[in-house]
Amino acid sequence: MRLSRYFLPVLKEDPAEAEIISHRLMLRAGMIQQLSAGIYNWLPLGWAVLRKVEQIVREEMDRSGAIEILMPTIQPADLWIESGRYNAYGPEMLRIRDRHERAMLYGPTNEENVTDIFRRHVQSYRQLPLNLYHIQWKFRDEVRPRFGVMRGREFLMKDAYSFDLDYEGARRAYDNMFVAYLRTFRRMGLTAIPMQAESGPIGGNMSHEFQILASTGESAVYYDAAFEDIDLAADEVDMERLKSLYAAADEKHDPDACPVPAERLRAGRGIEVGHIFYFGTKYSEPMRATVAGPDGESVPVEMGSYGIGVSRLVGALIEANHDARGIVWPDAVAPFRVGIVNLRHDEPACTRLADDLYGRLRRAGVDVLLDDRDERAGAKFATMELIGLPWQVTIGPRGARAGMIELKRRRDGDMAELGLDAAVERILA
RNA sequence: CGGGGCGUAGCUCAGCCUGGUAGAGCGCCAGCUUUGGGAGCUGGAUGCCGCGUGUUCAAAUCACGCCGCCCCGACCA
Repeated sequence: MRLSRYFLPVLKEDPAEAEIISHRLMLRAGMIQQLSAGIYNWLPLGWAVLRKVEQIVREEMDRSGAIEILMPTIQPADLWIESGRYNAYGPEMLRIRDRHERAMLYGPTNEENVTDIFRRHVQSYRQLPLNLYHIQWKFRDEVRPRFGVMRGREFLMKDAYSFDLDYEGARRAYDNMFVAYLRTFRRMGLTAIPMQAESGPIGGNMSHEFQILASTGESAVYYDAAFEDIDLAADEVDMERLKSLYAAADEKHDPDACPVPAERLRAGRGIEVGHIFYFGTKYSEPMRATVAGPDGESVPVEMGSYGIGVSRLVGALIEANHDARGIVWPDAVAPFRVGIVNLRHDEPACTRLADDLYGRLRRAGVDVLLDDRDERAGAKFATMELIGLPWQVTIGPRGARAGMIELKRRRDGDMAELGLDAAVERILA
């Protein structure tokens, strides 16, 4: 992409409305724009990141054996009356009426909807286990939306739903998601700490929330250092060990009673980005989602649900990856892998070199942003630092005559003066 | 939902107390100069001063009502 033809409305000053760092940086980097309280437009740069995050979530869900579907944002109230949640959910649910005065709602979650899909198509235990997920916009009418996309009213969520014949099966499904979540966050360069949690309005009696570590996180967490080097590559992850590792929120952590030896105890701050629940037959019973077991008897299915706040993750990623000059994207989610700054677009030697590198990287399948604007060096550097692409290439008259460019890593500022071949090679490595 | 605050140019904000022709910086447009860390000079465009009602000869400014947004607390992917 050529920046002169892109849509990247960066702001020089912090907007007054933004308090936390990720919100300020997302607004300044032209990623999002607020439309209403807790409701945002995703501009090209933000949308690019959101899609990368979404894709990683999707790939890890697929890898876990879950199957993607897409349920609508708008649901009929009937299903919620059937499950008993229509009245239970409260004012967080946006209730609407269609032209025929039928009660509808903008889905805050999809247990009812997916249970309805299940019961209409699955009758036998032989079709189990089953895990259906989708990635769809949700709406929860929060009393106080804040912190940009971290706590919006409209947000993109991945929600998966598992169906099993019995508790043992449900337990395996739960553990399977547990590992998938750790893999998902690690792929984004984040350390996630799973913590036992209250199950809240979703219901059920087994629940973990996943907090990713960031110095600006909203809650203090204490955890066993072993979380930082769990082997997630193995096909069979040791669940017993994993679930026995210590992790506790501030209010539950008792330094005197803590089972972790001091040298292995870590303290950090966390942001909740995922939550998994086992809730058994809470929905399958009232909604009569049953299957025939091996003995021919009809039993309600055992269910669980598993959420990841995809849009929240974009904010959380920035909270965990920024410095004084701007965002520092992890490679896996960066909107572009490389940013090329052509300092002198009116200097043929510079422009030739910039265009050459741009073309070669694109042909190699690399997302690259070329700053070909008629701006001064300072403005271009400031923009590049702000949007935080992993690799920055600077092309100026000093090196261009000798065919040399400067390649800099955003994360640590490591800089090298290289020829084109060497630069391409290093970026592709 | 309790408490606090803010709505004035695209952005950041001054002006309001004490009513009298709507301002600054940045940004934007044109020209000239400049060109390795958010340039300089000259000229220019840009506003239902959140909305409504009232008071007044006169309202961005005072009063009342409404709407929107932000922050702190209690709750959540």
